[in-house]
Amino acid sequence: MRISSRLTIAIHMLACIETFKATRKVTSDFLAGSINVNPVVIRRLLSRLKAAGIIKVARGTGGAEIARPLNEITVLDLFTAVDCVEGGDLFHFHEHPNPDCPVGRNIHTVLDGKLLRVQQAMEAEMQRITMADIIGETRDIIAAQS
Amino acid sequence: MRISSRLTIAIHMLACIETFKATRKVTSDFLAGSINVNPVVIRRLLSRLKAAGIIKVARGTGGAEIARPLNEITVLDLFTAVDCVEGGDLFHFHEHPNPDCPVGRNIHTVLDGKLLRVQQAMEAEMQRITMADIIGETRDIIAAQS
DNA sequence: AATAGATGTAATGTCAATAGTTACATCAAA
DNA sequence: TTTGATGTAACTATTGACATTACATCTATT
Repeated sequence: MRISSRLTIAIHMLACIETFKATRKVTSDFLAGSINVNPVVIRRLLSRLKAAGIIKVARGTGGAEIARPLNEITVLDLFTAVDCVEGGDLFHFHEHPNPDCPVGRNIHTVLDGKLLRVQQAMEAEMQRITMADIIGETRDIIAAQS
Repeated sequence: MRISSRLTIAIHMLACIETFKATRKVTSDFLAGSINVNPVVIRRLLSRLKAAGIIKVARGTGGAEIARPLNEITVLDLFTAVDCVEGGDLFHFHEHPNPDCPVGRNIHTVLDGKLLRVQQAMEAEMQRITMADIIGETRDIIAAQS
């Protein structure tokens, strides 16, 4: 299974919030229009990002804004905030290896650490990418197009 | 979504095939018993591993054996052989960003390379783990228990 | 040959997660 | 008080993983 598109949607959301903050109020409907998904999907993600302290959402009056400096928001922060892998484990281990088999009895012990290192390698690379990088590049490309 | 347990099952299968090759014929039913999944699940994975040139399966008479030196079979080989992520892409990108929005129009360009680097970091770590490592450690643990 | 014990694979069912959608309670500024 | 938002529950559809049954096919052995 691929990692949920919640991650790329969340990145897109932050890029929009920052890009349009000076020109308009960035509502869930506006974000839904840019990303092309249902507004409720956006609101569910706004909730999670708010709970993680990444954004602030104005109840009633509406509009979202980013709560931290862009270079202090990494892709890993978003990945964990929107809960892309259940229980935080990237790999789904088969649940019931046979304890009566010498291999089945020990396979977890042998593999768990190795799989964790794989996940950590992925997360370390995610941590190197900040929203400042992404939004900076986006701004440059948009400027070159206009 | 987590990565399919097909990966850990495939690793377990190879560990069993190697561990028991001297003492018994390793059939899909025997593997299913150690892993505790349905034999058909095992046979489907045997098919894929065979297609990848990792194992040989004796039709009719039965039994599986490993086709390459253990230190030339990496976890990455198994990951790709059993097709753990659809289309080879680890991340599911939202499908239809709005081309009329400057962010939606460019989000793919900005993100694709970065997401690929994350995936490559994960795969590089997978490539460092060989079945020789895994089976060696398993053998040591089993020996210490008996 | 016939048999026994395997593999190969199609067909079907169940379950869980994702995502779409409708509906509505709630909130805050004008 | 109205308006335009957010917050969230409820329901549905779709998809992938995995279980299971069934059966065709293969090959060593008798």
